[in-house]
Amino acid sequence: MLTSQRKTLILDILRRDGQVIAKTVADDLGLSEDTIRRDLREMAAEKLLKRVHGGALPLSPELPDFSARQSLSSEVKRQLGAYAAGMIRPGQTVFLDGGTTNAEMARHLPRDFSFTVVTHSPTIAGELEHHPTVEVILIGGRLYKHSMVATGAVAMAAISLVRPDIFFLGVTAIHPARGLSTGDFEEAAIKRHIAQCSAETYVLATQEKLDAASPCHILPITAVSGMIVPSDIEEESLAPYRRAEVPIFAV
Amino acid sequence: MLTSQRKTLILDILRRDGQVIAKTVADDLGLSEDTIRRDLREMAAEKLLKRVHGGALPLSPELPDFSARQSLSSEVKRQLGAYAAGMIRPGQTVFLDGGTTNAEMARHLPRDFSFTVVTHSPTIAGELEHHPTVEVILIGGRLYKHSMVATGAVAMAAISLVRPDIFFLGVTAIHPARGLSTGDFEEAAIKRHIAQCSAETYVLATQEKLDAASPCHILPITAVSGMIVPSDIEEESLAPYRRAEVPIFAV
DNA sequence: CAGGAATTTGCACGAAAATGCATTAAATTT
DNA sequence: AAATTTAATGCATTTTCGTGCAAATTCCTG
Repeated sequence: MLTSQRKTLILDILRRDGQVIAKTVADDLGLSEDTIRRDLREMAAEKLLKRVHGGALPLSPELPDFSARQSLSSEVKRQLGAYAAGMIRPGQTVFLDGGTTNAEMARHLPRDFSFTVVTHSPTIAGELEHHPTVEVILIGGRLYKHSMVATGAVAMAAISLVRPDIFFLGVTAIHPARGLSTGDFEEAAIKRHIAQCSAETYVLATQEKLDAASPCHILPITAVSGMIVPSDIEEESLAPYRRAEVPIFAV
Repeated sequence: MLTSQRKTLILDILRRDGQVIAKTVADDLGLSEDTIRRDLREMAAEKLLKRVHGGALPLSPELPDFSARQSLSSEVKRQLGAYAAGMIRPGQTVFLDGGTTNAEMARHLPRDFSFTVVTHSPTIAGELEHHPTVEVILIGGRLYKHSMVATGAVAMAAISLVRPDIFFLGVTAIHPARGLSTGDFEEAAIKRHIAQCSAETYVLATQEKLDAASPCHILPITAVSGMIVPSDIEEESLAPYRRAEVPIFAV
């Protein structure tokens, strides 16, 4: 990646998120923080951004946009997404489910090596338009507009043709006994099928999804290779999952 | 390989990838980096590209990048899109190609009756997320990120399964003798295939696309059921198309 | 056709740029 | 106030750049 491209990317992130965290960018790009800090310093000298401790901010803080985005994707989801993105290894094929948490993950995918993303969500695919190294495989089918994912027989058949290394599953509810569930029957079937095609399945869950159940069962809790949850969840809530021997990654 | 050919190739790479790495090109062509660097230096002097450490970038940093183009989608495109959207009848199945003009069309689809949209563009699909009545069929495949459409054998096969009433074709160039063309070979093949599966094909064209030709041929001009063009184009420019007996809708 | 001029290409070498590491300083948190 | 995080500076290493130069090729001219 060329230096000037990196600086452009930093400006893009600044416009998109309303902030730049030096450490985050360095991790995403696989470069040292020194390099990013140097970039920020130079760009601050060029009056392209405002250098602050920890990163940088836009010169003229666009308050409405920033606050709007922050409410859309909470800081918690961003952290979960960034952590999950860090689990990807060069050359792997990962399946990204739809949903806001996975969209956040798509924004933090590593940019310093090549891998393949399979998704049945046009929204996720759209997030990856400017990603420099990822190859995107789009699963087609009848679009279920409520959650914006392709469904139906065509989608099932297309999914059967891939063998992802990791499936990042999005759900609406997780329960120790009742497993993973979601609101739509068709969607549940698709998710189950993706999990069956994938070597590993990880589920990202924010606090409010834990110990809840939705109408349509996807998989038992023991079917996942791991749960990625916020670190501020009390150990007590996690105990039932630990008893089920589900590896838990507290971020 | 002649020097001028090499320079043309460098410009091609620049258009295709949005960047040129001196070392990569030198390796690919089996030449020394010095030679490529010299080329880049000279082309920068001719204002054909922007020289940066490590290679070169397009002059206007965000060249015809898709999302950028989308933001400056002109009033003309909006009108073309709205008119084309008005051609849809209840119950029909229409295929929407990718591209900015069709994205504009997606924003103006009728909302007072039901119909089906088929598309291989996740961007178009995303536009339809909140549309109340449309049914969306997403065509999957390997995502060609430059223009954000699904391509490849999987996409071809999926397209074969639908029989759209109308295909709204997006192109980069239209020429009376050289027909419809676009910049990418794979894309051209996909577009051709969609047209062959569809009962009718309409092409939306702004002024600057007329009487131009791009590298990859899609279809002869006689293969379209109609052209939708801005009304302020002089009759003179349209004459060759009228002679080819292509119905013209001036909006 | 001969011979000189111009162009092209690769190589060498010093300069500049980019990057990471270590160390010290500053800021922030606890 | 101590501990942790983040910055800045200097330094070393690697990569890339530009220039001069020579060999090879092509072009031009008489």
